[in-house]
Amino acid sequence: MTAHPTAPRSRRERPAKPALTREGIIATTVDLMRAEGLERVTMRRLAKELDTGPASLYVYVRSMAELHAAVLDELLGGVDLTPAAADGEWRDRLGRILTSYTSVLFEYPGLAQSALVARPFGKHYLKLVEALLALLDEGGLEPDRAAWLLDLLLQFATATAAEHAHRAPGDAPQSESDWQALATVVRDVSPRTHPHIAALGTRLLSGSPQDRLAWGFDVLIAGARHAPPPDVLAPSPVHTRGTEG
Amino acid sequence: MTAHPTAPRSRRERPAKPALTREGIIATTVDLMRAEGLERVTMRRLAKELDTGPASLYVYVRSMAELHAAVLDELLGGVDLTPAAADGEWRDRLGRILTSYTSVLFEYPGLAQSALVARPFGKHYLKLVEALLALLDEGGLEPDRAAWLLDLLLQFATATAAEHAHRAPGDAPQSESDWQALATVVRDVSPRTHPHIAALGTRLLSGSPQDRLAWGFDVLIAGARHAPPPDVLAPSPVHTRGTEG
DNA sequence: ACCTGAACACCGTTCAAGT
DNA sequence: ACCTGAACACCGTTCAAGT
Repeated sequence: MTAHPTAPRSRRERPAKPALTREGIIATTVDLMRAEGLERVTMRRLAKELDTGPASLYVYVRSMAELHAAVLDELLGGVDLTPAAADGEWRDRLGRILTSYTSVLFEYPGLAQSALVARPFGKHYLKLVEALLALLDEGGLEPDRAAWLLDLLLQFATATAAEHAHRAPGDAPQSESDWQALATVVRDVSPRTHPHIAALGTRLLSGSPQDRLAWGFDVLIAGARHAPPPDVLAPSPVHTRGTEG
Repeated sequence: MTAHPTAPRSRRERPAKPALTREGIIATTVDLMRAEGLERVTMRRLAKELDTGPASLYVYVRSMAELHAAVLDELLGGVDLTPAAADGEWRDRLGRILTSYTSVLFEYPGLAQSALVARPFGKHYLKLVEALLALLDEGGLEPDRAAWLLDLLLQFATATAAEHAHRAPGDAPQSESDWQALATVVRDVSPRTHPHIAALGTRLLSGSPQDRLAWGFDVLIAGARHAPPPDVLAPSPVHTRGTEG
């Protein structure tokens, strides 16, 4: 692909190609993703864009999953954290940050899906967590509740964004008909076998994603205060994590 | 899986191969998944197992995603719904059903990941929803709150299960080291730049998945009662759904 | 020592062609 | 009419070999 004998050396005025470095790979992924969607950014496609073979990428990133995590953290730089230090009620400012986080993820639901499996924990993620914890602290929430609530809030926002991953290349043609199908099922359910579903009917499906999201944050924040405290908090809880015992 | 009693010319004593029908395809997917994991069940692999070509499957299933949804609903038949009609406190019985749902999904986190994007809404899913709504009704929760809480509970359980999708063929080798890396990051964070993270330290990571899950259910149920009501509930809310307006 | 061509071992889905 | 072989258009990752 390089160096045709007859070609002049400045072959094309393409947008400046980043050097083959970790940063360049991440930047190119972001560009390609914005232009064509996450699902078009494959290792091979990325390599082509960088005028090399796919193997070369593995010098700088461990895997596709690791690249996704790095890209997500990059995007998280776009989350508006200014409400953390602004005036006003803490609850309101918390909501504004969480909404900003969610709207960033909404642009790339596939990335949200990755984030669910492999939490990023990069630079920007850490700043986001710090801002959220500061607000929960300001709200007077017990530290242990805040620690667990943090995960609940971020997981809820991330999962909500991930739900919108339909990998559609251009539009979302099945999303609408999916929802129509759901509405039909809910409407046509027998009141004899499913009385509670029938009674609620399409109220089960009511509300915009935004309303659902806002209510979810309300529920989590109110619930963290009113639910019994996290009851299994050993003094050194690091090693109590799950399946090994 | 039933033995064909006639068996005219038994060509090979293989485990009984289901006929090429929708049910047979789903059953074979479940078998293959249990034996080798979801990630090994590809359309090609499935076709091979059924002694045909991959194209033939598309006569019975629309796509891989649709097949996943069908298989998940099949698995949801294994959720224990008996607590719905049992004695005892509604809250406790609700928790038991939700835990059963989650543990079914925990066995196949990849399926949970699919479920997040494409809700199944098959026969068994509908029965699960009915059981949960019955208990929320028994608990005296307002219908509108119950409708929205239902989604929150199922989404939380599903997302929690999906988090454990690491597609590991045999073991989970990176999961443990991932967590170690996380612990290191949290421990090594600067108290100057990230005071709240530093103050909480590994308490951020405390608790087993089970404890987190149980607390999450507590938070959602308590929160649904204490949060302000869903405020955007038009009388006929079906058409108020989001992006079109 | 650092990088990469080529290969390995696959994918989901479609459609023209067979029976 | 119903089914499917073969093709289309790709994948992520590894490693022996080049520079």
